[in-house]
Amino acid sequence: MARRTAVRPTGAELEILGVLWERGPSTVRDVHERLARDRDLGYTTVLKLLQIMSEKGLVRRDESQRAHVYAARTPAEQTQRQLLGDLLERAFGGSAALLVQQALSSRKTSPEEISRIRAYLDALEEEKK
Amino acid sequence: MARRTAVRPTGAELEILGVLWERGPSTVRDVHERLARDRDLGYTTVLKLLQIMSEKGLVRRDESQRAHVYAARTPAEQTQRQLLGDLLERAFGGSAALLVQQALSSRKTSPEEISRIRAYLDALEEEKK
DNA sequence: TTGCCTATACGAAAAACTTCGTACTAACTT
DNA sequence: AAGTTAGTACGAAGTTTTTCGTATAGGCAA
Repeated sequence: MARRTAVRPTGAELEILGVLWERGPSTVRDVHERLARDRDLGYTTVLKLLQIMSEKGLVRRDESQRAHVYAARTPAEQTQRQLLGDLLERAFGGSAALLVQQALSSRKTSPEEISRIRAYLDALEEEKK
Repeated sequence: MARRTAVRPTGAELEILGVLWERGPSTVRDVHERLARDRDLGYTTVLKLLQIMSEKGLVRRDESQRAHVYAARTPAEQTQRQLLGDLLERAFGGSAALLVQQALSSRKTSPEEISRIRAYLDALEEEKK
């Protein structure tokens, strides 16, 4: 029986998922090295977190090698959508337009990004027809 | 001395802010009634949270009435931008276009919303000139 | 004035999240 | 074979967040 509500990664877990999405399947060492570049963090902390994430089903673990290899179980896009959906509900009262507007105003968006977004809107409307 | 990093509302706090943004200044009872519609939650839990938020500076408290009246201290837009900025960094590697795209694909977006977004893009580009 | 209703205050338990130390083990090295 | 290195397992402390029970007190109605 599948879980009713998807497992939401916590902050630290999301950080780790970020590394896995970026690097692909990685060992604890890989992940630790990457994160330790930015902040102070013990090796076993990362290990423990990955073990927990494995239990929760956030990552898949390949134990065939001595150093286990972990991989994100769900693609970045899916998790991103989920987190956004959460935020949309919790902070934007469900209005996607409002969210998008805030997202765009919060930082200088390059012309390239703007046209990419336009293209996407076109595609969306096309689809609707 | 102002705080270096803005106070980020936690999950439950955000939920309360949502109510305050929607309803405007409210009593504990008001907030509790609204939240209890969706989930099981004690009255004193909301009270305590509001007291904490008051200490943190997330809400302003008017004690002139017997039932204190709480109001969000920062407008929705500002907090929304902050949370989005966080999410952008933490889950989207900083790409606003990607975030927007995911936001739009996560749910059916009405034609009205789409045109509102287009209008906003236009305004953005106009501004750039 | 007595009692009830509706508030706030506050401590503290409970739950969730983060962090790390220590123990143990397999695999190399010498 | 013994020592060293690089890994996992796991308990548990530390922290933050969430939740609520109990104590009090003001205001109002009988």
